[in-house]
Amino acid sequence: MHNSALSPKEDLNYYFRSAFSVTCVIFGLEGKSMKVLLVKRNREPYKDQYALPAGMVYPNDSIEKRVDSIIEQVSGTEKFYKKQIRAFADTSRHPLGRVISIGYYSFLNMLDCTLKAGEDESEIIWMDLKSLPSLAFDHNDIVQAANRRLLAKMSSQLAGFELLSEKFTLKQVQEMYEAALGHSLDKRNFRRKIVSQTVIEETGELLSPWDESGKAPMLYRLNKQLYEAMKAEGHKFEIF
Amino acid sequence: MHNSALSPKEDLNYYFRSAFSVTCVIFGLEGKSMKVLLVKRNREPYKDQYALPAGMVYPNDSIEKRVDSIIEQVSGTEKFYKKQIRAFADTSRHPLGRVISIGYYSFLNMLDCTLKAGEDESEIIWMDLKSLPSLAFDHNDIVQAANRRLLAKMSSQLAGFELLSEKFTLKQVQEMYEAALGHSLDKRNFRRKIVSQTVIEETGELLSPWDESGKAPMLYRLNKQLYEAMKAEGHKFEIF
DNA sequence: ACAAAAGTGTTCCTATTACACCCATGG
DNA sequence: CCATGGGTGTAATAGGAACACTTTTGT
Repeated sequence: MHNSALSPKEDLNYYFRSAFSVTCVIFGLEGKSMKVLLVKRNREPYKDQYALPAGMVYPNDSIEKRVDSIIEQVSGTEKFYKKQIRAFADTSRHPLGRVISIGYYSFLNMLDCTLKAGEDESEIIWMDLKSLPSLAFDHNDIVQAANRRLLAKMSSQLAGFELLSEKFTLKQVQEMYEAALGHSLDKRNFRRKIVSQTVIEETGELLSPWDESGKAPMLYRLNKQLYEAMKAEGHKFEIF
Repeated sequence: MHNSALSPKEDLNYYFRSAFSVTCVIFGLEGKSMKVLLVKRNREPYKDQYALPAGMVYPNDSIEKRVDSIIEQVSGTEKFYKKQIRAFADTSRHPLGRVISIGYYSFLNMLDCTLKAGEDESEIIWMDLKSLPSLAFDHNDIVQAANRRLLAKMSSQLAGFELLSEKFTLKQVQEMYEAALGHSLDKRNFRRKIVSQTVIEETGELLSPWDESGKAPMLYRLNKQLYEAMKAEGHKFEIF
C-alpha cells in the first residue's frame, strides 16, 4: 500500500492494521439537568445496548468532519460546539480488533434537535447524565472523562452558551452552571458576575410566552463576535 | 493513497488500514529555563531534522507502555510523570499514510538523564522551549499544545515536582513556576504559599555543596504519599 | 389579596498584593 | 568588611460570600 524509502527489513505495513473511530459525548440541558445523547445499537458488537454516538473513520477521512457528520446525523442540528477530549486506546476496548477511539464532547441546544434513528441505531434518546445505564465498549469511561472536562471548564470560565437558546434568561444561565457544577449558587452574586461580563448584553426583550406567575424575565444574549475576539486575544473569562 | 472505489461499507477490514504512533514532549528544567528533549532523525521521512521522540505502535501493543518505553529509552531514566495531551490526526500529518499520533507530555529531572542516541536517532539533545527550531511532522503543533497544558496546569495548581530533585529549595520551585508561567513572581508571597501547603515539608537539611556566597538554603521535600492521597480525594492544590 | 417568580445592595471577611530590611556566609 | 544570596512581616486593597426584602403579574 505505502511505498516508502525505508529499509525493507522494517515491516512498515504491519503497523497499518489498526482502525480508529470517533465517539461523541453530546451534552444537552433541560432545565436544571444535564443530558447526554445515547443511541441504541442495532448491530453487533453490543447489539441492543445503549452507546454513545460513534463511528469508524476511513483512513483518508478527516476526524473533525467525521465528528461533525455524526453529531449532525444523530441530533438533527448543525449548531453545536465540540472539542476533543483525548484518545481512548485500551487494547481490549473493541472486540473486533485494535480500534482507537478519539473522544469528543459537544454542547448543543436540545430545542434545535430532531432525533430520528438512522440505519445504525434503533433508538436515539436523551438520558440524564447522573443516571446513565451501563454503556457499550468503554463508553462509560468516555462519559466520565467528558464530565470531568465539563466540570473543569465550567468551574472557572464563562462557557456553555451553546446549550442555551440564542436569547436566554439569567436564571437559565444559573441553572446551567448548577447542573454542570453539581451544586447551587447564590442568585445575586451569580447574576452580578454574569452581567458584569462585557460579552453578556441585554436584549431589551422579555421572555415570552410566560405562563408562570410573577413578571416575565429579561432576555440576555452573548455577543459572540466579541466573545470570540476576546478569546482569541487570550482572555479567559474567569468568573469563579 | 487508498482506493476509494471499494465499497467499504461491507468491508470492515477496510477500516483496519491506519497506523498510530505516540509522540512525547519531554520537559526538563534547567535553572529558570524550560527545556524539551529532541532527537535528530536518522531515517526518512524527515531524515536529519529535529523531532520529538516518537514511535509507531503495533496494533496489539499498549499505548501507555509504548510511551513509557520511548521516554525511558531516550532519556535514560524511569522516573517521570506523563499525561496524554490528545490525538493529532490531520490526514496529511504523515507522508507515509494515515498515522494518527497520540501526544503525551512528560516531566522529568534532567539530572536523572543519560542521553545516548539509539538506532533511531543520530542525536538526542535538550533544547530551550522558547527557541525551538522547525520540527518534523506536526511536532511544533504538539509542542505548542503541550506548552498550553503546562501553562494551564501550573497556572493554578501545585505541580511539576517531577522536574526537580527529590529535595529542593524554595527558590528552585519558584524558578520552575517562573519558567512555566513565563513571568516572575514575588518571592515572599510565593514562599508563603508553598510552605503553607501541607504536602511540602522541611527536610532540616541545607543544600550542599554550596558554592555561592551567603548562607546555604533549606531543602524541602514533597510528601508524595500525602500528595497522591489528597489528589485521590479530589483535592486540587490550588495555589493561584 | 395572594401566590409565585424577578430583581436588587450592603456588610463582612478572607485572600492577594505590594513592599524593604536583616542575617549568615565566604572571600 | 563587603558582596552575595537567604530568609522574613505587615499594611492596604480587592474580591468573594452571606444574606432578605420589594416589585410585578396572573389568578
